[in-house]
Amino acid sequence: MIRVFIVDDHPVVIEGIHSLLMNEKGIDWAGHAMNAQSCLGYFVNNTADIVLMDISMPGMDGVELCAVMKEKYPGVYILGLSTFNQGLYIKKMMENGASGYVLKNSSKEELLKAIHTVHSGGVFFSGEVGEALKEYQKSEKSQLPELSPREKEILGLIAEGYTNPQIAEKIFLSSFTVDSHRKNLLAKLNVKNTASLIKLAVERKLI
Amino acid sequence: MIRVFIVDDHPVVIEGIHSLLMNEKGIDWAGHAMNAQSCLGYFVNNTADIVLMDISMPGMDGVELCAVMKEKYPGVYILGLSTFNQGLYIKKMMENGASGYVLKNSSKEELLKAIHTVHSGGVFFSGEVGEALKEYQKSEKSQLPELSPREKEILGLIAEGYTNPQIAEKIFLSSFTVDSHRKNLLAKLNVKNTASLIKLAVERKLI
DNA sequence: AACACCCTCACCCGAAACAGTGATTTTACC
DNA sequence: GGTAAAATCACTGTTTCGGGTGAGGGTGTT
Repeated sequence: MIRVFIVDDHPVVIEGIHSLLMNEKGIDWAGHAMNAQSCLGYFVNNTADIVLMDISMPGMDGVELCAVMKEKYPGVYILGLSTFNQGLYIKKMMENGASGYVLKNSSKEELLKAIHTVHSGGVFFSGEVGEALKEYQKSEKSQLPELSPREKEILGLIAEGYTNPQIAEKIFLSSFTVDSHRKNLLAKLNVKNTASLIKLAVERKLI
Repeated sequence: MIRVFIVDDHPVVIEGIHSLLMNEKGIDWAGHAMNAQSCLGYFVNNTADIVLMDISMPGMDGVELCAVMKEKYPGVYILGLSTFNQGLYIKKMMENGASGYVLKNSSKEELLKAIHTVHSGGVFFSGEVGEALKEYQKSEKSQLPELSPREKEILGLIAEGYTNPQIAEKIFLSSFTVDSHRKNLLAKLNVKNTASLIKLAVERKLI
């Protein structure tokens, strides 16, 4: 039996999912909470295998609650739950330890698939959510200006900790030239110094 | 019908998976390749919905092939395939656009689940692989020395592009002090300069 | 009391980064 | 063949970084 707990501030959603799952074999309805506090309260004396967690709630939101839950009860799998298709929040929840994400308008079949996948240690995204994630990552990248091959190469070397003279020696250039490329990188990516340059580059996977 | 193609340099594996899938309804056996080159050759004139891809192959390995395939045929979903449970490679394949990862000793059911999940745009990990990924990320973090609260704070400000004097003004310290913390960060994390410091910090999610 | 850390501040000095400006050559494309 | 972008090199400054070293106060632990 997989014990499922749900946290959502919308009674309609709780009822809807409850009625979807109540007669399902292998699924045990552990209970529900309507905010982060009562969810944490429940887990003091009880437990569950999977928590379906709304992303937007009054007070502490899903992203934070997810982090707290995973910190206290790492064995509990968390499935994000949302009406919207927000790549940014999905990403944040995944970084905070969620095991996947389903839309509230998912079919019964999809919901069950998500629960079983996550329960067996897997990761699940609703199809459309997967798309949203990709879209999000794409738009993130496409806002950046194109870097020339040489610039990318030098950016990589800077990130590895080489100085201008070292890079110059490594790829047979004048250190003046390397410095020019470096300045162009700062200008193109609109950052002030090496620190923010590398931060941007790693986050956007330019290197 | 989901057209499945497999790339693996072990004939036994190809045969094994073929016999598992050959009589499965909804699955169409597109063919196989035993190295990266012939896989790319196949896709010049043919296509498939899902490619099961071995990670370790002579010549170009799965990680590289995955990147090339996703570049040329972004619509083709790629499922990593391995006998081992190597978090590092799993991570790399995911970064290169794979949609999931299954172990070669997976049951027929798990394999089918993986194929269907991925085909509908989802992400799938074999249970044990999911664990390996978590283990890997955990061990990655635990190897790092602990940073003091002050050091973390200053690390964050450096990453945002502030200089020592700016940080000093911002948090009411002497710029000498900020510089001390900065030097301690370099020493503790064993990096040579700001560039590699920030790269490490972002990659390991210290900020 | 001794010890280990953290946080704070200070100075010297050489190396590196950053700003500004300008120039020539190579390459690719129309 | 013109033109745009990339790549190359050069010089002059100022600022920041990074290595080394040392010191004093606070806190918590053994």
